Amino acid sequence: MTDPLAAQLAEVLAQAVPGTARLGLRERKKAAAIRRIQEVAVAQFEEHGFDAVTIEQIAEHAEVSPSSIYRYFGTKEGLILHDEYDDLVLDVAPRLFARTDPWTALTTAIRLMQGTHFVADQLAMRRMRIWSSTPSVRAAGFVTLDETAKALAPMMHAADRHGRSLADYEVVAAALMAGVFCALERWYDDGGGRDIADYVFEAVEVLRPAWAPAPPGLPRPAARSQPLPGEG
Amino acid sequence: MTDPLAAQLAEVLAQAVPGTARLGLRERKKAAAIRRIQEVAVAQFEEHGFDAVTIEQIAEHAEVSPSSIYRYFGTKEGLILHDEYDDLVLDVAPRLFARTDPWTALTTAIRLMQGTHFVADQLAMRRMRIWSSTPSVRAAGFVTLDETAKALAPMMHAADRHGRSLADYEVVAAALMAGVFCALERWYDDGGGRDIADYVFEAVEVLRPAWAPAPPGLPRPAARSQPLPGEG
DNA sequence: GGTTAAAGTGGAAGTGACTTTCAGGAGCAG
DNA sequence: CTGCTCCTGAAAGTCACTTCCACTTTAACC
Repeated sequence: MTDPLAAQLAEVLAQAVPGTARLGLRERKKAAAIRRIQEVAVAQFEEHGFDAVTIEQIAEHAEVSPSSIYRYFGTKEGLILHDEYDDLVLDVAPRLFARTDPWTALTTAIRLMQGTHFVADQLAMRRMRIWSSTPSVRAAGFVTLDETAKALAPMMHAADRHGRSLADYEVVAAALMAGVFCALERWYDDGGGRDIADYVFEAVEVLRPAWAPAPPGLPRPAARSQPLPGEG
Repeated sequence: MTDPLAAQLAEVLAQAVPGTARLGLRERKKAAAIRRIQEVAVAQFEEHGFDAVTIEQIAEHAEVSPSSIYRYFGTKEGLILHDEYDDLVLDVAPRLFARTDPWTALTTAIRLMQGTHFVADQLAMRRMRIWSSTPSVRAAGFVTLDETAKALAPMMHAADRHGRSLADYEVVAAALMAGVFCALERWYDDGGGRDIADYVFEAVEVLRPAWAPAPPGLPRPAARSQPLPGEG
């Protein structure tokens, strides 16, 4: 978090969503409605279970029409998967990958998310819990992971220094996203005690050999330097 | 395909499904209905598109009731994802992984599938095409890949010789399945000309360094020995 | 400040996947 | 042949999701 790029990006991330800059009344009301709906939905899902809650109930509690929910979120699963930071990350990621090697870019991104997004008791964490425990949300989530992998592959390929094909990076990106989700899931299974980013770091570390030799001068991530209990 | 284990397993695979051994009339009719329904469904999907075909239409063409389709396949996506070899593979896989190192087991399994299952113009190939091109089927397919990875991880961990944790193998297995699907997709995108198993071999090869060092004495897979056109 | 254009919201009607329940019929054992 | 079990088909119902239109609110322009 000490390098200038990370600091710059952290600044961008921090100011981006909460203030919603200066927008028209229309867009502010819309953004407020989206947040309100998602919060209501998560609360309802936590209380009664995903399948037992209907869109109509959520619409009623959030004081909007069912039509609006579908307009904003597309599907019921979208209520969990929608992330207000997504657009921002999609905007920032290419810059990150363009300036440093893929591995540093990835770990930097994870650390940034760790500071701003993956904060305990935040909505993101509650959503993640429902995500990994609800079959239909999992299914929809895999699609978004797949899309993310498809967006990631060309970025990694562009930053390639080993002469590998795009096809190779597609495999690597898909594997990476699968590993990341696997980490999130294990975080959930372990009860959410340890920091979620630790799990992600570990997963990325496992897959790194498939991808690039260990960069000699770079600082190693925190994950492997603090051995886990029960890990041989 | 020359080692005795592979030969033995190939034999098991070959005789397992087509004959359906000696079963009661009830079970044979059921199996026949399942095959008939799936064939009808695939044909209808190919002709009109997945979303444009209703379960009722399929039921009508296959001369069964819609109830039966849901009984057999669970969901509409199940009509594509259901595979009559699945139970068999689930039965054979543990034996395969128990006897050889994970990498040999995996490549052997792929070769066996290549000979019996992934044959052009066979139903499996047509299903794969619909699978990778239909969003809702893709979503459901990711869930089955995830389940497969979850079943694979303990097998690999049991055969582990590097002292790695189960958590590590969960990541590896998830990555592996993601890579395999990525390969299937690329096969589809490339028009299905080259052998599908080649793509799978390549993907597995990319991920192998994350998983185990190259075994010194083993024959290398066919994939890397025949370079691709347009690949640096 | 009033008028026009644009954008968004709510409501209603409809489709189809999926579930549950139940009655009747086909295979199986004695 | 007879009771028993298993399976299928039919029907009714729920709910996610779509489409379309009337209406309101916000923005832009004169």
